[in-house]
Amino acid sequence: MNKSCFDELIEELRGKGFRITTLRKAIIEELDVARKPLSAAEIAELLKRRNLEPHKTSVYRELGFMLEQGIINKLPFGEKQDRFEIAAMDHHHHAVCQSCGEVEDIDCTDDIRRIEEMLGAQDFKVNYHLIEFFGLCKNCR
Amino acid sequence: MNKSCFDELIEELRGKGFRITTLRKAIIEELDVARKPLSAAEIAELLKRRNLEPHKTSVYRELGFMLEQGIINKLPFGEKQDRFEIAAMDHHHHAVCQSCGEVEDIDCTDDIRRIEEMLGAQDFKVNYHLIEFFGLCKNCR
DNA sequence: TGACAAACGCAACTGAGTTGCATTAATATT
DNA sequence: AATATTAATGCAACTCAGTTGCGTTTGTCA
Repeated sequence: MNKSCFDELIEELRGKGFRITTLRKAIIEELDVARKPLSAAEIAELLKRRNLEPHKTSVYRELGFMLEQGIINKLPFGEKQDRFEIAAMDHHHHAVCQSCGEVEDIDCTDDIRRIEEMLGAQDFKVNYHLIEFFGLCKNCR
Repeated sequence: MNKSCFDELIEELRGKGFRITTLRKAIIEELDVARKPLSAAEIAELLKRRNLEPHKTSVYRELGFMLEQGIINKLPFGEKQDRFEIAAMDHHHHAVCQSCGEVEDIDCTDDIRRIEEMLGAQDFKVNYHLIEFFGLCKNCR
């Protein structure tokens, strides 16, 4: 399993001169602990349990800031709400159930490496990729 | 290249007892001709050029109907708007240059089949996938 | 401790997509 | 061809995730 990236991320932000606020720390920590993509609403709910009740604007602005800084990714899962995950997290891909919304991690590192090698051979330098599978999980099919 | 699926889709719907309306025909035709995923707004715009001006509700309801019937897929590209493509279309994947915007088709069918077989073995039924690579093409790197 | 700007809260807004209901029109029946 | 049936449509009003402008608070550093 992956180890925490909380401390490094905080130091990275502090090093760049950004403030380490209660909200900022709490959101990074929730994403770090959850180890799966969270929606803004889910993050707000988790923060509530720590007696933090930030305005939704602040949550969205913080997520926007973290996206700019490249420390999280926005994942389009086809739900109404966007989901976010820490970018430094081992990059894995997902199988998303269109019925119940359950997200399973999948391991296709070798297959992706093969595709990226092929692109490399064609002189295309891959910076990142977007790879998600959608369908029905074993409980919903 | 792919050939048109317009006639089969119309016959499929007629056979199931659904009405073949002007709007229904026009939307299928636009998706068929476009050969790429279109948003509801783009579809509405294309319809306008044929002097059809359906209410947006009708466009969304028609797309919802086609999704139910399984003749189109909804693709979440992480934009605000959803995109739709004809399900029977065999779709390509792309390597998108972040500098010049050039889009190359890529062939990774075998690799994707391998991943989908693995998911199938885990009782996950894949309906569709989202696979795009972003980076720098040979001219821009 | 005080100054300063980053971060925050609030209210009002935006825009994609949805719902309820009355009307229209595609098909089946006569 | 005229009529009946009901799927499909249009409209108004709504929902809800996410955004914007602006005045206030608070983390950081001198």
